[in-house]
Amino acid sequence: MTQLALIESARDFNRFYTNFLGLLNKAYLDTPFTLTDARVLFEIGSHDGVNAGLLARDLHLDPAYLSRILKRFREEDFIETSPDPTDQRSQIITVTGKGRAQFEELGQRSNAQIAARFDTLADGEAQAAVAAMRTIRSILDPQAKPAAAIIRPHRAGDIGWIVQSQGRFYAEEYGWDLRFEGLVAEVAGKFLANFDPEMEYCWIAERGGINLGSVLITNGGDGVAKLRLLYVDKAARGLGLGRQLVDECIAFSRRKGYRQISLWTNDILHAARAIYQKAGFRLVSEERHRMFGPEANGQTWVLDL
Amino acid sequence: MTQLALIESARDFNRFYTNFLGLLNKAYLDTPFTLTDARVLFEIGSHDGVNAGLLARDLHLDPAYLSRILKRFREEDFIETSPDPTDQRSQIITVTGKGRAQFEELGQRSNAQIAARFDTLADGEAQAAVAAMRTIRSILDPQAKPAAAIIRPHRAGDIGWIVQSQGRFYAEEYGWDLRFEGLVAEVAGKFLANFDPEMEYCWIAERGGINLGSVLITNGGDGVAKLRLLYVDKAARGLGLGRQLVDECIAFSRRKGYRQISLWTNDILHAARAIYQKAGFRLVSEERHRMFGPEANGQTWVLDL
DNA sequence: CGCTTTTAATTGACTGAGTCAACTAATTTG
DNA sequence: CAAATTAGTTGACTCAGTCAATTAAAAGCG
Repeated sequence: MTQLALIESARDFNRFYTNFLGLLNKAYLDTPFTLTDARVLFEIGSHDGVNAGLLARDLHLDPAYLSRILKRFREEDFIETSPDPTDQRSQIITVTGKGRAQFEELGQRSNAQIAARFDTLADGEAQAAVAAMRTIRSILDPQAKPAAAIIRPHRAGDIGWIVQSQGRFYAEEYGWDLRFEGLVAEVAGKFLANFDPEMEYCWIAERGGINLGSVLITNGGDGVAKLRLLYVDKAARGLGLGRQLVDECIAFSRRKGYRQISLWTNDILHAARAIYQKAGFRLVSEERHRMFGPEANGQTWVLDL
Repeated sequence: MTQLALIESARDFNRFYTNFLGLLNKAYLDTPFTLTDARVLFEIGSHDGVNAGLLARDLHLDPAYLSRILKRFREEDFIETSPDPTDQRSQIITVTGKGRAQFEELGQRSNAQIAARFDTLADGEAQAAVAAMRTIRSILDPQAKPAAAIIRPHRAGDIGWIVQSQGRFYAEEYGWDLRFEGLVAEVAGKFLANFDPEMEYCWIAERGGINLGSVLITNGGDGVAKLRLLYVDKAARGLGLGRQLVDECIAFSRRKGYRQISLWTNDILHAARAIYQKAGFRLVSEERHRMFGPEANGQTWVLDL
């Protein structure tokens, strides 16, 4: 559950933007089009050759309603429809010259409306607003998420991110208290303070500048590599990132001549456990503890390299 | 005239967000309210005592239409109206208990809707989206009263946030290496691990669910409180948050019977230095160091309570 | 293959959200 | 103090949007 203050902020913005869009959409007032008409015409104009079903789904319109709009457009000679040769039920929609003219006219109007608003802004403000819009879109639009997750070494801020995300996650999910976050911070802090680039490493999984996961290898001495702080954000589960991170650890440890990897985890973390098992780790010891409030089952796993 | 590409991007976002809001507003589907009803009820609920004219202007509604909505609300016993004593034409609108219950119910629904969407996002993504929303709003909404920043005690994730934001900031701004972030993590980790709620405290400055600043007081022994990790995010400088955080520290330390506050900082941090000076701290020692890469001037300041 | 089920698009039959103009009553203007 | 303006209400209407039923093609299935 996301924190309430964030949600309230988002709602607040939505109210504001509902209003704002309402104003912008007055642009259609002195045209023969409603907002919905305009949306449909725009969608057809920019994706020539769509069919009605797709249109209805994309714009979340009632098929019956859409059908009537299209009928009107056909009568007005804005569009033409022809049955899809591969599916005779489906109609392929194309814009006529007249329709395209209308489409462009609407675009002009819409642009003018926004330009008028933007022209009242200081230099750079419009840029900043549009950049922010892109940010929102890339996050909220499921179709606009082509950015692939990458795995890279840590840099400034990443260790803090690890502390923050783990601290928050275990508190929310398992009710662990802040001592856990404290432990993570100490472990992570020591890692940085005594960082030995020859024998230690930190991997961060990231997508579009947003961190999604992490893991690190520290030198436990005696030829033992310690795998620590494996974490994958809830938004990125099921992409195989956890597995990839662990694989990086194993490959690195082999390369560096460690003879064993050891790790400490808790039995409630089923997904992590599955990854370790699959990678060949074996459970060597287990003990109940209440280090962070609720009772938990600490486990030590090792992998001989 | 703003450049076309910017405008097109904004339009693109508007189309996307029109769609997005359309989906969110399905939340009202199984209530007796339309979106407009909900907007009106919300506006009344959060600005008790408005009049119809103001409402119509703020929400850009037809006065006739609004009048009918209000009539219905009056009949349903959600609101009461009484003539404004200073202008007998005008009606002052107040919510009844029943109305307030509805208002809160709608709020819940709306929150749940957004929470559901946010729960599919990475932690940082939701934050980034809301931050971007705030950016847009502050630019496009002329009367955007930026949500007030609050100062609150720390909770899960906050200590990690401190590490992250300081680590990133000092690296970007002053080129300090990761040992600095390591030090912060260790300090912060120890604070949590050995937290003494009687004599220690952490303050977080937050606005709309987004952290903006922090400071903590740890027990240095011998009646000395240590002020550590004062930080205010770039986005919130100049609001007096730094001063407020330090004031909290001083008041807390007095209350708890400390005889002195001591802190360690670096001379390049001019804004912080000004705050300390103004609060009555005095510089007691200074030494050059290269703890984090570039040469820097460490300073110790104390305040006798 | 034939039978049922699903899917694309359309049509019939409504309804109620939102608009526009006219009106009352209080207030402001000149 | 008459004329103009403003706050709010009511009458009359329309058309955007909904829901259920229908047709026809395609897909699923034993």
